[in-house]
Amino acid sequence: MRRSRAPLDVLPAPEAANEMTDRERASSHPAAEPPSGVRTRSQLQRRRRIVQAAAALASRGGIEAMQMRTVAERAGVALGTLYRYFPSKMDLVVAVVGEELDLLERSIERRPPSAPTPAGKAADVLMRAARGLMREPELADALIRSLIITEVSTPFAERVSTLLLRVAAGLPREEITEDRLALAGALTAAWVMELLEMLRGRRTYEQMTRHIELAAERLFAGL
Amino acid sequence: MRRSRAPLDVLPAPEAANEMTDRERASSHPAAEPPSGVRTRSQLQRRRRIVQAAAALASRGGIEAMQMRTVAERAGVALGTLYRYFPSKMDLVVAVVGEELDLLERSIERRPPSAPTPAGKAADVLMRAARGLMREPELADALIRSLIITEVSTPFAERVSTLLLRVAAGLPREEITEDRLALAGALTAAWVMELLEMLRGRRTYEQMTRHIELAAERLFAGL
DNA sequence: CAGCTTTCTGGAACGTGTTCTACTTTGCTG
DNA sequence: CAGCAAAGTAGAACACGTTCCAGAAAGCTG
Repeated sequence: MRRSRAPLDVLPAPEAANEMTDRERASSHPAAEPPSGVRTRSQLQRRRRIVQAAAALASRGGIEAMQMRTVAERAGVALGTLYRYFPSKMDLVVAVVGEELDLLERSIERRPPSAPTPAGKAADVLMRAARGLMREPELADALIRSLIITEVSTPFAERVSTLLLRVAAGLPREEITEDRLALAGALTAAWVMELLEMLRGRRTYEQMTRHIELAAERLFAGL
Repeated sequence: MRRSRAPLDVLPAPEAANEMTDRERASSHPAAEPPSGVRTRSQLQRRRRIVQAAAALASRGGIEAMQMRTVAERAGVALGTLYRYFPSKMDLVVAVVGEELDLLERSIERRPPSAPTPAGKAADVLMRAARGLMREPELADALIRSLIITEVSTPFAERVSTLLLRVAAGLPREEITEDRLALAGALTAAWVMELLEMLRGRRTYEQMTRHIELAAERLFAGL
């Protein structure tokens, strides 16, 4: 019986750069809930230290190495505090993934895909992300599986799909229709599965590339 | 450190249709494949009781209700025995899913999809499966997530993909190429994700149907 | 049937995620 | 500054998957 409550924030939102700012009187509400923005600088730092420690641990030994006690210790906080920031291990994983995604988005911005067609661009983006993830296979595996499993709200797939539509198909946000999102979602889903297969050693990089290109060609044709 | 060893069988093989009816003396077929095949009648029954108990428990309360101790108790075996049959909870889940898949395959055989195009047929099959799974949402959710996560060998996606190619595209096994499998795999992946979204209440049945049809049309065009 | 091996059993024990408790520290706010 | 609630701390405790163990039961095999 562990529901995912978020006393501080926890959301994987790309609002990482959220410097502590204002704050309202504590009284205001009897324990409102999730939102409640970050409070002090030290809390921001604590949060950062935690996520950092978690990522570091996970990048060796995967998720099993990322034990809550160890993370707490390494981040220099008490176990209870860790749980105040991240009500479950999954929430922590989600936060780590969020940062990875930020990284990817920035990387894409810096160097947009060069392929001529939308399909080509999409495959390009996805395979670049795959390469990035494969640099830390343990972490990647753990993260992806965790994400799929979690009940914690994770706009992961949607974030990737939207990214694809924007950067590969060159669609401005307004032109992202449900149908298009569905197609991009299918491609994202295929990508995730292929990635998992590769991580499990059941796909070579070449196979995965081919499969993604094949699917992208069909799903992104005419976009 | 828990490796998945299978002392008896454990494979999600489609050999489920074993009615407890007649059971030839253990000898009959030397039960080839996995390590030591199933042995005696009582072992078969034990295995069946376990899977049954597991499925029953999981269909209420999902996977969390399917606790190893409870399963063991309910199946009338000792915990140690349960672990002899299924070296990990995941193996048990895989077995349960295997049975569900058998059910689906039989259902498809009984009443093949009627749509005219391969794409239509594929969507038909997938949505039928979805409806079936949605009858036990807790179970479905738990099973799917577990399957994706598991390291236990799970030809789940491949099984579904192959089924699609055979029944929707009418391809005999020999004509199932890697490229075709990749396309079917993409559709399967999209289906799985949509299913998860629906189970989480983030999709309506209608949305999912549309998305799957959309993806199927493109991925199965010209098959 | 005796002797051996394999399987089962009940139950203890271990590891790790999660929760709880009692206490201290921090950061206000009147 | 005194008071107070929120946030943090150390550490025990709990839950459940998993492992181990010693002994009983079941199956062979000679």
